[in-house]
Amino acid sequence: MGQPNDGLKDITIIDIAQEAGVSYSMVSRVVNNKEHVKPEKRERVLQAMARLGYVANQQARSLAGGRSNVIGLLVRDLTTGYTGEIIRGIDLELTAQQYDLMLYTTHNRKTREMVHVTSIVRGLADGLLIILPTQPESYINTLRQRNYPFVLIDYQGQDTEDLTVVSANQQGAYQAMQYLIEAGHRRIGFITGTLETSAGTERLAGYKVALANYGLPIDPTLIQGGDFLQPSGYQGAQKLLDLEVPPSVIFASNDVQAFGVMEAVRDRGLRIPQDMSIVGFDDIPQATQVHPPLTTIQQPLEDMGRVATRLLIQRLQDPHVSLASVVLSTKLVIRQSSGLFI
Amino acid sequence: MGQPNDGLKDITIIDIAQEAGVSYSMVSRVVNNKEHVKPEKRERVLQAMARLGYVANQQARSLAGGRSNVIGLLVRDLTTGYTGEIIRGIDLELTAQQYDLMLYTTHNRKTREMVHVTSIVRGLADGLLIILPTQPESYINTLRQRNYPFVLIDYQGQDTEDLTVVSANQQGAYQAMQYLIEAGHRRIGFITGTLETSAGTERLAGYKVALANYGLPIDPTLIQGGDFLQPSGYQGAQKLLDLEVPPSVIFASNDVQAFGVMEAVRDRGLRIPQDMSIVGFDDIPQATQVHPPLTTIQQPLEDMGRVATRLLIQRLQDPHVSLASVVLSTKLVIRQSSGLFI
DNA sequence: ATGAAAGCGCTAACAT
DNA sequence: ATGTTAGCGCTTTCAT
Repeated sequence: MGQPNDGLKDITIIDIAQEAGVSYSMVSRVVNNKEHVKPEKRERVLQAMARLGYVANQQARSLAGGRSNVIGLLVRDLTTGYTGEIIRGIDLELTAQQYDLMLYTTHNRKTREMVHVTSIVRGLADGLLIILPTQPESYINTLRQRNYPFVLIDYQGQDTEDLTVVSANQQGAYQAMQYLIEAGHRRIGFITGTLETSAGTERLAGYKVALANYGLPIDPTLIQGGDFLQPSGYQGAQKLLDLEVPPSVIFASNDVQAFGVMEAVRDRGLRIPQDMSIVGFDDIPQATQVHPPLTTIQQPLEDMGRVATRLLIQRLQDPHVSLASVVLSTKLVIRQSSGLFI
Repeated sequence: MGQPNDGLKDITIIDIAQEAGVSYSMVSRVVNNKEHVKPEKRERVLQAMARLGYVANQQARSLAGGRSNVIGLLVRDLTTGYTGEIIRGIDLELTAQQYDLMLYTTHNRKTREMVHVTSIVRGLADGLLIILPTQPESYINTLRQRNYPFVLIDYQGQDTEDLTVVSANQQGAYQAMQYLIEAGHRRIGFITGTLETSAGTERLAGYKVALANYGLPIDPTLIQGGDFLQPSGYQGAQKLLDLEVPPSVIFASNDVQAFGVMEAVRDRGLRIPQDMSIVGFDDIPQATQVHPPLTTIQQPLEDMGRVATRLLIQRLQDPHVSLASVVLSTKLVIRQSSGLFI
């Protein structure tokens, strides 16, 4: 009878085989839930595994079998809570499916994306989740050519073959605009996100379409360029406030940018929302932490992570199954940073 | 002459060996920068690698050699920016050293920590970084027994053998108290963090020691229990505001908790800082996003990540080198959420 | 249903 | 300095 693992030696299937008195390929079958195992032997093996504290060696598994049960996650940054929320969803699904998560961070340096992708593809991950990339076309081509499984989160590329999970960015922006226009606002300032991302362009499109539909002019001076980051919100807001006739509300392309807008508005001694309404996009956790709490368009971030992960795993398990991209709906959340304009 | 990789077949060292006309152990030597390779051959191999686009198979490497060049990161949660900042530091160091990062998230469910650790130890990571764990003693014992390399971030356990990177929690809290007392505050409310963490107990200790040193009484009604999360800040603040003589300032055990305090204070119609000063701890990115910006004790989060990673890698490269735990200093950052009490 | 055996791609110990 | 070879722990194919 073997001894429980004393922590000094790794238990392999060979140890289990000895302990259970079977061949080690039998153990492999049990571990992988394959058929052709007599229930009684299966039981013996299972008990031996429990007794000795067997944990499979993933590297050996993937070397031999070609799967690693690891999926990679390529993100820009983890400091805003946006990615964190998505990861919560990913994680939930991954744990349920017994996958591990490899994290690759680019920290906004574009060249690093390519480097990462190269090593990922060859490396330890069976598939890849990509959150809000900037111009991913270059390396996504590599992935496509190699037929490497990946899912894009919050990015809608040109290629309709790609698996993507996005939220309804344009409709979301439209919703916000609808609310603002019906609240009496006529001059609505907008600060764009990175226009290299589909989230950026679509939110801008929602802004423009809404104006058009309501018969309002599109005034280019009311549209300031930005990059989804806080400083761009601050600067964009400053320019809007410098206009001869400033807008009565500023719609930022995401929440983080909206925080920059809040700062700029306050620095001018204006009150929110009495003097200036502010609207964001995303509904990250901070949106309720700031004061006044931010009116914003809620993206179902956790769901996006979860759905994307499920898609990827399905693709992994059956490469031939036909899968569709998913668009999740957004929701207007009215808080105290916005009000009527009379 | 071989062809550049067309994406259909993985290039192995055997392909490189053929291409360069050497044995494949020669290739391994070049890849691993070992000695006993004639410069001219090294050059030939390097060129063949570039030509064919060779990327090493990590799994095979670690199976054969015992190292995976992956380090694991065990965290609770990624939604507050706190962890994100630390990861930025980890990442910086890791990339420089050619390591990959495996992410394990517990989402505050304690049982998951143990599960993760078991598979990590056996699994794909050479070492483990652990951020702010709750009562890690159980599974840390497993790690110690196995002599598995790990570094604790923001947790100071009992065992002085462990490698840890913390900031000066007690001194930080003391600094804040000093500032508050010298600003005229006499009744200072405190909301504790999880007292199962050293960060929690040390910050409380700093509070108490400061009071004692300044000859102020320790009033138990001014100390509310909390858990580092926002709701506990809200609730703690409510209790403090309900006192017959409420404090003039509330010192929260971290920034997130302080946001909850802000909320509660506002809900009573009190102004910050005129009616109530608020101080946090950590200086996460959100501390400047809220209004008024939060006075807090800054932890060098990115540095903590970087230092911890460096420690771990040193330990990995030379298991016998003697390494010391590191305490990084904190800094008081005075913003607009706190003021004089006259 | 079960066992034996051939790799997976690589490192490292051993020859030469 | 270079080549040969034996595993690392496992999956999978092929016998039986």
